[in-house]
Amino acid sequence: MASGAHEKTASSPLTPVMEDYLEAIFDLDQEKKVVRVKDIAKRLGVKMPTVTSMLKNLNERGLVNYEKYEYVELTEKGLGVGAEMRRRHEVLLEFLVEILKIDHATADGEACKMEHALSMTTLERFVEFMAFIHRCPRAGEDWLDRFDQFLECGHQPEACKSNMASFKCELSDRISRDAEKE
Amino acid sequence: MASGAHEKTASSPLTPVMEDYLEAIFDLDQEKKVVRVKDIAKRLGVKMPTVTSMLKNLNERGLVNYEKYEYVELTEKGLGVGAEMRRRHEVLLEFLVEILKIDHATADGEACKMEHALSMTTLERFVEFMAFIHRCPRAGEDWLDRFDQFLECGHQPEACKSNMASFKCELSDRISRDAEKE
DNA sequence: TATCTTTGTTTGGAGAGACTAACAAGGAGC
DNA sequence: GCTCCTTGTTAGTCTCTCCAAACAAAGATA
Repeated sequence: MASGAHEKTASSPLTPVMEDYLEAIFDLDQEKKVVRVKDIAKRLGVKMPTVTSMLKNLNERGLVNYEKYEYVELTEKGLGVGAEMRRRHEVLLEFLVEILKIDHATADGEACKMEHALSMTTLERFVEFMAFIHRCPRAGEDWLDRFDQFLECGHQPEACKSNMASFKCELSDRISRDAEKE
Repeated sequence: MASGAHEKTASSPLTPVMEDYLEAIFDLDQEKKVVRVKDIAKRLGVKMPTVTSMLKNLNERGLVNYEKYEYVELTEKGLGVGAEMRRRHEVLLEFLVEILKIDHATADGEACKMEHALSMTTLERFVEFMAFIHRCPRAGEDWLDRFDQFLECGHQPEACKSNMASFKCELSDRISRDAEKE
């Protein structure tokens, strides 16, 4: 133990990628009780050498305790970040699945990207929004059913599609390719 | 005109950064009628040499027409992407400002990151969601007022804050630093 | 103990996106 | 025409995240 004397590169803010690693480690720690390089690599869709070098980096920043060939542990600091990323992920996933009715797999991937884009305030606002929808008398569970119905019948999503034609060729490649990784 | 014979690197999907450049050029084109390297740089919070090299890249991909020292023009393809990014930006901004009541400046920055994270389906779902909120009899404008009230009085956001303590030191740096750029 | 397989590390390198410093064009003003 | 300032480009570098190839340790199995 003793998250001790290193903290060399405590400077410069964390990148989104670092946050992803910490979230992955946090998850694996709960699921498996020993965290292996191989498992981190698999979860993030990355090769093992990439993980090794990131672990060195996170170690220098005092976010994980990492010694060659040994199991990875989050420090207190790293655990704070990992847990927060997890929380963000869950909030956003819930919103995408329950409110917007996105399928779970897609929503999971998109939550993973959104979680780096939002400020604390906005994230909290999402939380409050979900609470409101579930708890407010006139906007409670039956409100969700109503939105369901709306999705199924009440509109024509044909407009705007000419605009999208050229865009789709360019963009949907990337989005689906990114999705495969997760 | 004639979006012609180049299209060298039409391969490999667009990166989020490229999408940002195309959106910026799209905007400037509407605002100013001549698009200058300097203005793109300013809008994206980047230096001019960075813009020059990206323009070469986008030119090879057939997304802009670009000749040294001359004004930048979007090709048809580039215009499609630019317009779509603009649309995404507006949809998300509207959601963040009108529903989640985020202040405009923050929302603008966050929309800019979110717009790369979402699939076409999810984006469309956001559009439908906004339409529902505005049009459905029982979830119309007064529903928004109700959420407003909810935000002001009905809950205690004190929980979860211990978790955030260590996280904030690490993370809020990056988020506010990123925000300064925009 | 010797060997084989799995796991992890090192090394070297690639590509995206950014920067600084130095140089080049284009337009004012005289 | 000749300076000067703004704008744009080139060249060289840096950091981040990733990879493949080669090597090294740990663990299983005979």
